[in-house]
Amino acid sequence: MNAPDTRTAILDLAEELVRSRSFNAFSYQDLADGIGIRKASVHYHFQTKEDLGVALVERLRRQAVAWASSLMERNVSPLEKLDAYFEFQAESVSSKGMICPHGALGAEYNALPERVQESYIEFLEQIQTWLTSLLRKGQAQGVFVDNVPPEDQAALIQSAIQGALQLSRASGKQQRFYAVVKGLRDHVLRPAES
Amino acid sequence: MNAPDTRTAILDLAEELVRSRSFNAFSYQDLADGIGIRKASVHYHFQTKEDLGVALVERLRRQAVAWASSLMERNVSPLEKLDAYFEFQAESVSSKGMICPHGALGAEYNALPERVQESYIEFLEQIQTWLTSLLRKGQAQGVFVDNVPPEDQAALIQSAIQGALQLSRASGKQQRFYAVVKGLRDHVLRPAES
DNA sequence: GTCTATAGCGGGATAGAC
DNA sequence: GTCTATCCCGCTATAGAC
Repeated sequence: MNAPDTRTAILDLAEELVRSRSFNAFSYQDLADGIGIRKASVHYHFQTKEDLGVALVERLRRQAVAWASSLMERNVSPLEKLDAYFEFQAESVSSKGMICPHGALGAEYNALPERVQESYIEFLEQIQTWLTSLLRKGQAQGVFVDNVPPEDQAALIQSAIQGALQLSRASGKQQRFYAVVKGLRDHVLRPAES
Repeated sequence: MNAPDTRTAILDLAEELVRSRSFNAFSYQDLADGIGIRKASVHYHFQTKEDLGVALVERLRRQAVAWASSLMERNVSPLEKLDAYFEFQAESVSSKGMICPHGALGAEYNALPERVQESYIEFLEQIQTWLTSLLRKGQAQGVFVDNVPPEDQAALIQSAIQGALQLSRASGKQQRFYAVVKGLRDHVLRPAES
């Protein structure tokens, strides 16, 4: 896991710092110290912080696509896929006070360099699109409630997950995150007919 | 509305900047420029940025309590009170790219000065407590679904509102916020018996 | 690809005059 | 209560040796 090459090590640490402290609250010095090199060497790999931000968000986007694609290939129900998404996000809860990347960047959106903003929007839309298609499938198969547009369900899920990670980190109450997941599950799950 | 005194003007502008750019992405220079005074004068009112942060969050907390109290005194249904809360948050959506204060501060929680973190937690808990008691009343009156602890409903609502403001700002799609509110409403509202 | 050294700026903060 | 002036620090970024 640890640093096949310096460039990757920088991106890994940058991701950790963004998710724990935010983009504007870490420095090249932090990266250099954490990796054991000098500031100037970090600039060799990413000339400006904007470049670094773009590279990071692009990587996040590609990883998300890859994760989602491999999940979609598995022959499991939409509900199991949704649960896999929840579990993926839940990993943040227990790790070093990190929140999800889109939550971290979303809150300081106006203070991000321009090109980072642009990459970020694409990243967001990709998650949104994937979630929507998953929910649509679930509706079509009759396991999810279908009196609501899947886009709207997706927006609720993404918003709540993002907010819940932030809330449970600050409050120190991890169960709040799980309570939210449970609520979201109930919300999309078609109630058993009686 | 505009500046009864300098101290208030500073707090007003600081709140706007926190909600649009985040706490660590504005400076005393920004405050001074926006108000038309000098940096040193800002330091006269709030010696350190930590002091300013604490004062701001304390004010937000008091305002939230006052707002909630006056709402609770009105003789309207729990649903109307919940809707009033949604409408209050919705004001952010249309104003200058601002998100709610707890969302802005929550995402950079680990990068906040210590005493600001502490004030922030109290602020959060107060909102949470108020929302919970409102939801409990709604359950007791039979207008909200009651197969879920009101604490959990409150966590979902607060998380989703906070996340939805961030999401709709970055995506530029205000309707995503309203879609989330609609979803939350459906989620707590007891379905009409058939 | 990593280093030392440094430029240049903006940040938070203080001293002391008015 | 606001000002000018200044300090010191950490930040992003670059030049140039190894």
